[in-house]
Amino acid sequence: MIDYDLDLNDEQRQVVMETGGPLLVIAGAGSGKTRTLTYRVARLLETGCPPGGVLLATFTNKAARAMMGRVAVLMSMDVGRLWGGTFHHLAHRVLRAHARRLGYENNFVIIDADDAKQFLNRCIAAKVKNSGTRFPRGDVLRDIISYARNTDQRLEDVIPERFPYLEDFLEAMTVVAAHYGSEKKRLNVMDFDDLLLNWRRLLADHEDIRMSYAERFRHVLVDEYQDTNIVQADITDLLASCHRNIMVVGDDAQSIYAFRGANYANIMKFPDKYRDCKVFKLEVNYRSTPEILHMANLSIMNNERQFEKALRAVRPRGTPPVLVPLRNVQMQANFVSQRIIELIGDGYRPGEIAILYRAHFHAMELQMEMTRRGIPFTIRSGIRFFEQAHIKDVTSYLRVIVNPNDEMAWRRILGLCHRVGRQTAERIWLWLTERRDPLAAFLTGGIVETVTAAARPGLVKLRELLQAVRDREGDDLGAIIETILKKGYETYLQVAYPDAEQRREDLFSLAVYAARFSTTAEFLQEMALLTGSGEEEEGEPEGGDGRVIMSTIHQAKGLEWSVVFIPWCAEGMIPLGRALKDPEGEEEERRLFYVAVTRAKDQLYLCYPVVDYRRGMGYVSVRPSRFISELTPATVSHRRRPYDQWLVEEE
DNA sequence: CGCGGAGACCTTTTT
DNA sequence: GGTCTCCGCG
Repeated sequence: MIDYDLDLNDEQRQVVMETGGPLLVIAGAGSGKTRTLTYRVARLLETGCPPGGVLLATFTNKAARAMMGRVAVLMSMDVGRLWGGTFHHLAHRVLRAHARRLGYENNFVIIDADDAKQFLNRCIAAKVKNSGTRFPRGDVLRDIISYARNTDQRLEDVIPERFPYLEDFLEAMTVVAAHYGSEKKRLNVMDFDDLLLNWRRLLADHEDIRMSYAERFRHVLVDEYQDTNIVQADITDLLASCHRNIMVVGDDAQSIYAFRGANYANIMKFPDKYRDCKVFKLEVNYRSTPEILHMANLSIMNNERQFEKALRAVRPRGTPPVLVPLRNVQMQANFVSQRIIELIGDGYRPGEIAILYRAHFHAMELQMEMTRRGIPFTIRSGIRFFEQAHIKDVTSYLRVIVNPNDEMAWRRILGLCHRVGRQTAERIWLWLTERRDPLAAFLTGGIVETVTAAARPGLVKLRELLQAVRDREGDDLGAIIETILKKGYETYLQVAYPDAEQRREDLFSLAVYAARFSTTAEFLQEMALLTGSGEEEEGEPEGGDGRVIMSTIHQAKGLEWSVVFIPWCAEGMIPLGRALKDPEGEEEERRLFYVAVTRAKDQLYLCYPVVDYRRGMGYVSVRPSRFISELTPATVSHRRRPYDQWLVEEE
């Protein structure tokens, strides 16, 4: 039996002990939100709810896994039948079983953001004659279409309101978007948005399916509810429509995903939608020192729209946050690196320290300086493990074997052949689409012999590679990946990349990772949904000192560190100038600042350079962020002597 | 038709 | 730093 009295405070225990009905839990930063949710799931199981009757939707897979792992430990049981994961994973699981009801084949292909971008670029080329330089490219268009769909709007509604500078292109964009939609359908492809929209459509339009899920899930729990969009809220409502045991947990002050359609109103209006819902607040903060928490509270008070809530600290007094103006960007990088070396000297492990920034490019100088000084760090920026070119290349070989109609994969591997470019790839692809079995046709159909002499050797090698992979079908996935390397991809790596060795090692890691899947199809499906760096999936080894984490604020959600540095606390950066164009932008940026600040347990450093060099403008002076200047002076201790001067003296 | 080099331009946040 | 385009060479 679990001793709830011992392990939970009064507020948390109330939430855990509630038997059912709609529940809204407003949980502040560091208030033991995960702990409460975990205990509640354990409690539900303890009081007779079968594991298969619980659905737990969280924001990241990592969070879901962590939570289910904890439940397993608490209950000493296998929670394999408990449904937990991101909305996208859960959607995929449901759609795999019912895709035919929506007119898709069950083996539909999921395309990620990068594939979607290229797909859209081709749609633009097909539908717009002279797109011109101002016509949005595939990646921009993808974001806009995605935003519209995630907010249940049409482009005609979204463009004038949010992207008025694109109004000239509205008509053409609508045509492209429609073409994109029909092409996806034709090729049996879904993007990330389709997963959610189709899941909702499945539940809304097919009563038998809706009832089978709604009856099964006696309890529906949603974490990070402030970041859900309309589609996700509808899905949870539909899933809970039978038992009405829906519990949502979130912190309105930490809503930072409006840009991709997250709907602030979901959490604010939850009590209106469920009139009988009980509202709980978790207001004790166990994470931060009173000084850090006080600053966070003062900052977020500047936002108009929020639930009344005041976080109380329980930790003893510590040191106030420090504001550090530096002479320039380089000095900022020097300061952060220098201070980290000192902290490590004081006994902090690198893994207890994080650098959090607004945008990836804010970390450039820092990254170089940290490397130069030999500080171990992990950067969770930019291209992630599973999105790197070499990883996608290798999976593309597997994709055409599993699904010979996978256009994205064919184009990719054709383009990898020496002396094969756009034109040749296009010609071969057109030829392939006319065959009943494109793979067999490619292997035996003689298309290779029709291309120019220069391109032929490359394509012959590709044919041999695919033949070899197909012959090994059913073998251990790791072995198959090695075959791909040996049959020519290794050579390509050597020629194409200076860091070929590193990439080769990545692929061996991928082979190890792949070995846990029983079928290639299963592996590929997981690859399509995964983001994040591969290494982290396994977690840091406990004994190690770890590495300093460099991360965007968005990716730091839900995490905590002893010491947090926030570089670029300057106007134009936090808040980001671009984001302020949106009327809601300032409040969202302030929430972002709030999230960053509340990640810190013991020490917080807010840095900004006084001067910056901008292209075309030369040296400009930089003002500290409004999120700092709007605080009362007593909150943040100003160093009397700026650190950059002090560093100069040291040298 | 492919490819490499040069140069311009732009950089928000992500499941 | 990354991505895209343009251009001249093979």
